[in-house]
Amino acid sequence: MTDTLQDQKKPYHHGDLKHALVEAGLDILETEGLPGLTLRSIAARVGVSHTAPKNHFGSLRGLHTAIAAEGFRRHAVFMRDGLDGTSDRPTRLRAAANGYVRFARKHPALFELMFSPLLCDPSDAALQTASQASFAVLEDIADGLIWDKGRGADAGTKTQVMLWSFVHGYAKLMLSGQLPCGPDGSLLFSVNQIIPGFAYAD
Amino acid sequence: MTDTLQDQKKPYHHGDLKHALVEAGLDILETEGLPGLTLRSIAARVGVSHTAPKNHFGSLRGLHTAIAAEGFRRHAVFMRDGLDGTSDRPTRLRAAANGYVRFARKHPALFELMFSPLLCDPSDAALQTASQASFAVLEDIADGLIWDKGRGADAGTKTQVMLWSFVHGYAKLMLSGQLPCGPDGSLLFSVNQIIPGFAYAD
DNA sequence: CCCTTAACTTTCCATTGTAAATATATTCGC
DNA sequence: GCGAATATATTTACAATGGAAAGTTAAGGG
Repeated sequence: MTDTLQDQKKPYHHGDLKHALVEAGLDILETEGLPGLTLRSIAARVGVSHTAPKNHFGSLRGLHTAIAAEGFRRHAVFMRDGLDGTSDRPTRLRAAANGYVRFARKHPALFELMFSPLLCDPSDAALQTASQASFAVLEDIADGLIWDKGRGADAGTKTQVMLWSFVHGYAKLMLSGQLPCGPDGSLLFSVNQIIPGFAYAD
Repeated sequence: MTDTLQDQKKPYHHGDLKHALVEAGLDILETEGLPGLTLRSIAARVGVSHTAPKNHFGSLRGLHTAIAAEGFRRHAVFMRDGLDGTSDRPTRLRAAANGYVRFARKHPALFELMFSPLLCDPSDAALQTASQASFAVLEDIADGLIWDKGRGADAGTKTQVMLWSFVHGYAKLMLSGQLPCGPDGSLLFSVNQIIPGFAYAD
């Protein structure tokens, strides 16, 4: 509305600080990791005072939560990546699981933040939406998988829990360096080598 | 050696501060959780200055690491609990897996600390020993389990990774409240209900 | 045009972990 | 036993952090 004719627009005080702060936080996570993600460093990167974020996020926890929500959105993209154009279920399963782990390996600090209830607010609506959308990808993949002979009416949900738990645990243990490694330090088994143990009904 | 006849012994300055600090830390984790586990609060609980721990642990990180190591020892106890006197393998599997999850539920803050490379020092020898001893319980249980038709020479290790990942992921997702719950808030599936999907060869 | 409100800054403060210097008790050489 | 060396713990000081409070600037609405 108040757009002037000049391209060099500097809207109000900053523009949309809200978005810029989340971007800055994501950048910092990549370069300095979680310890570097302080209120002051995020604000400094954007060029505002360290109390500016309060107007938009309330507290550091609120900002953390917003960054984590964006993380879950990118997490879902990673999982969906490689799914397009493939209808073969085992292939889709491997692609999704691999995307889950690939994201954790590529963005370890962000992944850590996303699953830290102490840093984020699990009751935040936006975070829950993003988180559930991410898990929904795996949920879709798990449909039709066989686990525990598929007995019982809720066998499908049980299989989902099994698949989620495994992939998440694998990613977590990998990041904390507790999975068995070969002499060169590489992992003995990729998630892709273990996933085939799951079988589909058809 | 320098034991006097009186029972009211106050050895040197404190006694064994090292042990007392770890105990205090474990107590604080139970009552106040991870955020309450500060250098100053731990020291205050023991009744020493907040710089006293430095002599024994170097830094807060060192103290965190020692507390986590003790956590892994108790973790192993939880898993071994219920194993004694039972030779039935599926029963032993359920008992160990349930112990893993039961510990996480009963000591969530300690469990969180144990798997936080940012708070602990993963290269610490005592921590590694305790951690490996804990995982060795599951390793033993996993022996003979079938996964992925057992093909390949390292099928056993692959099964261990699968089992570890699943149990750990289940515990983690449970603590962050991301496992599916019923209307009353209780979990839909206990780890014991999922574990039977694993089968033994014999 | 003025008044209200949102966005942001400045200033201040309590809390935290750590370093340095100091004090005190234990241990060891003799 | 006795003094030096060492381990143990305290005091003091400091930089960094998140947050509260008050003030400043810009936008929007009557």
